[in-house]
Parts: sequence; structure tokens; C-alpha cells
Amino acid sequence: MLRISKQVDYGILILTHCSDAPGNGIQSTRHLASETGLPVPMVSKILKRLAHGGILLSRRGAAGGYSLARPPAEITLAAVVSALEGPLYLVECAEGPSESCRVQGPCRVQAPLLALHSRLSRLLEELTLLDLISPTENGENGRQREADAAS
Amino acid sequence: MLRISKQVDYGILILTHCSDAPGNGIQSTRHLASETGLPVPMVSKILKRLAHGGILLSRRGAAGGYSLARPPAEITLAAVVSALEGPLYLVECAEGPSESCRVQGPCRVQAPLLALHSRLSRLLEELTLLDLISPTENGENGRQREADAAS
DNA sequence: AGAATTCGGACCATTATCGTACGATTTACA
DNA sequence: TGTAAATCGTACGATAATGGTCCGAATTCT
Repeated sequence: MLRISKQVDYGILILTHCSDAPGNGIQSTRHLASETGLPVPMVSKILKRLAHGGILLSRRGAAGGYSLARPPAEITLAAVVSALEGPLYLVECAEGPSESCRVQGPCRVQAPLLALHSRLSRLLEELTLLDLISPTENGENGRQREADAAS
Repeated sequence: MLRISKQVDYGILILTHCSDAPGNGIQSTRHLASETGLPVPMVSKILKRLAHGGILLSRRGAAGGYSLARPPAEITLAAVVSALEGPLYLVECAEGPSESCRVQGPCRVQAPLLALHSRLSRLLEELTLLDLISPTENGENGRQREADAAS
């Protein structure tokens, strides 16, 4: 389904709240859950994956929590998607021999599909967390954004 | 999953074979199945949906089959996806009130996500069946001739 | 008539996703 | 040093989506 999973949807929402944290930027799972209005276990699961993907830093123990590993301008949507639902690929044959593809003989659409893949990939690489939190409507004409992360 | 389903994958492949049909352009399910190397029932299901979506014309009875309803240049990937897996939407809240979204209170990411949706949508609108069958690698027929190789 | 073919469903198996839960480990702080 | 507050890792179940198959009815050509 060419659709963003809820985990990514929630993940983006959580990250926007991570980005406006005071002080050292550490926020607990419980706090982020109440901020976003999402159930705690779900937020916990997503935070773990984001930390595992290098997008968040985690700090264990009392007064621990999560904080952004990089400024919002350097966190791409591609990285978020990759952290939450594995490597992005439009079709199976995009990475190695397709075992479940029932096409027999030479495939004519593999190449153009890979081109589409690279385009979508670039689209996700260009959109950063900064674009999602900044009130400036960037919508369509992205790509020309100065990294003015002042945090 | 942000991934193209196999039905769309197969559908594209089938359409490429539909586009190089001789004479009136009518080809039977059985023939297309043997051409593509896909199982007959699967091809049948996909052809039905493509016809239902207005992409193919169907002709019943003996010597019947399917043919393209429009020239390849006017068949967009967006139409194919829409015909095979319903209307495209990245997130649920993109069309009406989200019932299963657990976010409570105002959502901060809906607007930027809708922007991303429109971008992806345009990407799929720009790619046509002609682009997929023409040997000229990649390309939106017309504008922005940027060579993008597979990553 | 009879054969070939689409039409419109229903149907099942497998997989992915969503959401929750629990014990172990780590850290701050009194 | 003890205790509370956190994350870590992983496992579990329920629900939905997907992939794939099948069959009777309707249609059309010969």
C-alpha cells in the first residue's frame, strides 16, 4: 500500500515534540506520551526504535529519557522511515534476487521502478524535521532551505 | 509500508505487455499470463480491476480480451495505483476525520504530511506507461530531465 | 448450439501491522 | 546503600491487509 504506517506517523509527531524540549533536551517516555496524547507503550516502542536508528539519544536510569541526536535540520524523513520500518524499498527486487516474484524470464519494469524508487527516496531525503516543525509553509517548493538550526 | 504492492507491480508489467499488442490490441487473459509469466488467476484479477478503473477496455465472449483504453502516454502511474489498491493516501487523516488515530488534541503534523502527500501524488501523476515502456531511460515525458540512477 | 471468454463474487492462507506487557538493567538521589 | 525512576530487549496476541485461487453466471463469436 504506498502508505505511511502509523508508527511513522506517530514517530514524526513524537519527534516534533522532542524538538521543542527545554534545557538539555531530555524528555521521558511518559512525558512525551502525555504531550502527544498517545498511549505510553506505543510511544515507548517508537522511541526505542528511533534511538536504535541513531535519531535519538537515550539516557537510562532516573531522570533519563530521550533527546535528539542531531539538530532538526539534519533529521530527514528518510531516516525516520528507515528507523521505524526498515530500509525503504518500493519493490522486492530492488535489493537482490526476488524470491517471491512470480515473473518468469526477464523483467521489463524493474529498471523504471528503481528509478521511481530513487525519486521517492530523494523526496524523503529532502524533507527534514525542521520542515515539519517550522511554521513557514514550505510544502511544494522545498529543497531550498538554509540550515538555520538555532538550538 | 511505503511500498508498492505486488498487484501494482504485476499490473505495471501486464500493462507494458498490453501496450505492444498487434491489430485491435485485444489480448486474452490467458495470453497475457503466458507473456508475463504470471499465474492466470492473478492476471485475471488484476485485469478486472484495471478495466474497472477505466484503464483497460474489456470485450467479453469468444475472441474477447482486454485492450488499453487510452494511449500509454495518458495512463499515469497514479491511475494504475488507484485502480489496483484504491485511492492513494499517505495517512488516514488525509481524507476526513481519523477514527483510529490516537492523537488527542490538535495535530501538528497533519499539514506537512498532506504536503508530502501532494508531492508523491504529483510524482505518480507525472510518470506514465509510456515512460515505463520507452527504452529512453527514465524521464518524465517533457520536463525536468535529470538523470537519476538507482541508489 | 457450443466453445471461448469476461464478470463478479467468495474464499483461504500467509504476512504485516498495531498495540500491550514484563522482567532485567541502569542511573539519580536521599 | 537502598530505592525509585527510567530505558532495554523481547515476546505476545489481535486485527487487518495482502497474495493467491476458484467457481458459477453472463456474454459473444463461430
